[in-house]
Amino acid sequence: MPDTVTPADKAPLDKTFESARVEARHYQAWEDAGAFACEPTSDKQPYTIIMPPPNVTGSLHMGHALTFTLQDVLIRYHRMRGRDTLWQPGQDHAGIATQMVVERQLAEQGKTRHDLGREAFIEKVWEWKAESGGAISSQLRRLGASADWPRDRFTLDEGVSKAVRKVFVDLYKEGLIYKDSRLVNWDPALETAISDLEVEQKEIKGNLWYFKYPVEGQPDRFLAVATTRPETMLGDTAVAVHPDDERYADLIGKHCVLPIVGRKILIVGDDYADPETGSGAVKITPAHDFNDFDVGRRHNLEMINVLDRKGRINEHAPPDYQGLDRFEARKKVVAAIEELGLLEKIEPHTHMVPYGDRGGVPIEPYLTEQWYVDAETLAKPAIEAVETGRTKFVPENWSKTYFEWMRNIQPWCISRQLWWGHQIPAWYGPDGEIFVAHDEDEAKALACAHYGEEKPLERDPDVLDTWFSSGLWPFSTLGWPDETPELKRYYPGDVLVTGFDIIFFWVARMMMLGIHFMGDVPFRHVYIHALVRDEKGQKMSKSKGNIIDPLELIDQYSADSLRFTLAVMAAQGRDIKLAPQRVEGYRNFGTKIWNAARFCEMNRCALPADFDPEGVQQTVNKWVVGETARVAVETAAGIEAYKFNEAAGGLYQFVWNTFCDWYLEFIKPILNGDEAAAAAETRATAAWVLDQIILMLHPFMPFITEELNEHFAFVPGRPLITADWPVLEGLDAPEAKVEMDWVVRLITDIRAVRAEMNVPAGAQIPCLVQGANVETLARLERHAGYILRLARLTGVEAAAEMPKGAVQIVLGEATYGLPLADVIDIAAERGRLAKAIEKTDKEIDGIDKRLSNPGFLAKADPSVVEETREKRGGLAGQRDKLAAALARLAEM
RNA sequence: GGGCGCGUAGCUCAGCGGUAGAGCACCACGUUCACACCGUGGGGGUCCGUGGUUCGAUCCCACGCGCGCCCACCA
Repeated sequence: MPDTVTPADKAPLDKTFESARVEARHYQAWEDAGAFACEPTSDKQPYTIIMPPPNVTGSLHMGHALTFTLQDVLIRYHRMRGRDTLWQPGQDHAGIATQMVVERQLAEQGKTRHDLGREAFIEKVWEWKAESGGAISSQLRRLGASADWPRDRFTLDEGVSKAVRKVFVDLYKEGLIYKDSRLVNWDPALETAISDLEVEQKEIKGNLWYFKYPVEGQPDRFLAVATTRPETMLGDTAVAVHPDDERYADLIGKHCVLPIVGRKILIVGDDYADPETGSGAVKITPAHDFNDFDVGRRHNLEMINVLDRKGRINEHAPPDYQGLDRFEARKKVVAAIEELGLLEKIEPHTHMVPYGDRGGVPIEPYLTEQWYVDAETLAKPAIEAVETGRTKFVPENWSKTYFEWMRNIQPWCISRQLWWGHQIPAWYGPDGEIFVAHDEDEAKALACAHYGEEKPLERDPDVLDTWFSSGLWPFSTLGWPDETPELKRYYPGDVLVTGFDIIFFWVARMMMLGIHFMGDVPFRHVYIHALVRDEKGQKMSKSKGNIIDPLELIDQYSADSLRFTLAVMAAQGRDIKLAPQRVEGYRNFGTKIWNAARFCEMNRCALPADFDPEGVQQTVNKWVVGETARVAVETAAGIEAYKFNEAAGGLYQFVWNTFCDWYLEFIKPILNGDEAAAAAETRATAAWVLDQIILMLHPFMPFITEELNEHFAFVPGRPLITADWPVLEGLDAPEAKVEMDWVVRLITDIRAVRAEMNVPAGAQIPCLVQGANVETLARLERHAGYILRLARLTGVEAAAEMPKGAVQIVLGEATYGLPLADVIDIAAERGRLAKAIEKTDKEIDGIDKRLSNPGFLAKADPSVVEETREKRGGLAGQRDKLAAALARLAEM
């Protein structure tokens, strides 16, 4: 076998791996080479991941680091498997979040967006985006994300916007988008409607105020009602009691006089009133409470809106209250009621208060006209797609969450009273007639046809919920509605990788819209990953100050370390508690690989072009080749099953234990020995294994592996990123494995005894073997090189009788003795052997119990019974030898 | 009120029908010609509790206890 050597003109590997120095260079080289680009015209099978578009305001946090690491692992792996990979990147305009950022800047100058006007404001936001937006894409590059950057999309791009308009128009025409006047969740801070999902329930310690409403025409008779929001009483238009509640039966149909306001309000009988709760009577404010709204509809009650857009009391309330903030009004109402002697009591009351997740203030149910999507209709096929397995959740359990929500889905409010976003493509005629169209010209034409003449039109000022455009992402990014080759090729995607927190927001919407417009699901798998928490298991948040910045970890420990840490901790169904110390640990793993590589280099390990791993002769080489093949299969299986922890963990163990701790140690004597052929084969094998490690680790640790690939060039001119993933078949070497496992065991046992007997680590001692069979003697002979070196022995010699004063080890049929007469502590040795016997006895007892159980013999699998018998035989033999060893000791 | 998940070595977690594993931490030893970001060895566990299914349970089932999370309109 030719003995290739690292070219002499090449400087050897640095003593340590300096990640910072190479990361940017390799990334640049990949990008320059177009290595991340999809190949729409190739004949490869496509593999697609649509990247969940981070907010344009975002900067890389740990959750991003996790999700994008896992996606990159999948992409890099499949790229190496010869797939035409598309990782479609993009960013989300994030309506509310982005608008808030710019509004905050304006506020610093004492201005509001209204001072600028819509057009100027939007221009300002675009300016902001150009300057500060999109920081995340350079941060993703630092993480090593191999996305197809030239295909980068923004949700407000013209192409995507065109898709948004078309979807709106089509759904409108189909009757699946409509305008409706009903209660919405209104955010008084942002002055916009928000969807149910954007409401966060917070537990608040408040009060329950009990008011007495005088019954009309019956002095001294009152109806007691309770409320957590006293100010809403200004909009009360009824009091409800249960129709079967005898206490109030005579009052149904009569009226109360609403205190402060003086309005006559109806007393209605309605099931909604629970006789068991409070007084059994409940005030009804149809315009400011979801339940009351329904009651109001049932009884045709007047709906009086008493709030304005900012949450202040409006002109429908008595003059004293007008213009007051809702919380000011609350105090004033309570004071007034008390003054009127109508305040029955105040109870402290802890309850859930809805907050806007962006605005951060309590939302108000508010009566407005908004645009809605008929989600119930769209949900049906989306539910079915998961039921029939066309889209599968991983872990499967999340489909329950999905079903739960989809089966109870509410109309989706898609209009927002914001400026930043896709303006709704609806125009209004002078009489309020609605013209939904792709553009203004079309709207004008429609209006003209409708009115028979040209009329001035006004466009709907509202914009669409950000998730509306996100919901189209799997096909809008591929060119839809145009029939592009990319659309045809890369839809549906293979997998969506995301967190559980946006199953409703996003996954559900993509499913609904994807199926509706593309006729097929948007992705085959939905892999739901964990949440990254801090080391104490707390959610990371700015307010807790426990945020770990992934970029800092990259600076400190390298991108590879962070990636590997996240991957190895990404077990399904469990959150990741991340301690920076863990990243340090996996940085050490990188260093370990580096040093192993240096060892190979120093020993002139190189990969001959014609190297055939199947043809190796040395047992140790057969063994390591077989182990490499095994880990290659396991790693691939792990990645394909989204068990990243198993894939990465298996590699970790293989590299550190099998390759570094054992294989490299085994081969040292061979490399320095005088058998040239064996040495040459071993050098080649070591290089080959190192090369497989570089390949297999690449999806997880792209930078260090690229550096090593470039340095060694085991396969000259091979770009690692598109190299073939190791598919290693027919390399199993069961016999070599049995043999090497035995060697490992013998060395480990001898080392343990040495340590226990306090034999100086450096001391070389002889070893005697007694009772060994021919095979064992042959093995000892064959592997003497490793055994002597790693167990620090001067030699192993067969002996008919074990001499007195030897520390004895039982392994298989043989007993090994280390003659340590002068250092041996008889008592300690006796204790050690006795303990070993005790342990064996205990195990034998357990097995006997099983074997003497008729049920076990009758019902257990015969192979299990057979195994158990064999195990007992082995243990019994071991026990006898240990007993013999103890007996010999007694003679001393 | 519904739903989901978790409780295994000091810590973080694998395992998920044949009486327990890893990493980190800890202790001892070690300047062996890749690596102290290292090597070798070691200690450490009623696998939350109680029942049940089974020849056999950490693993399956039921209940309980404790801890998370999600959804939900109780005045």
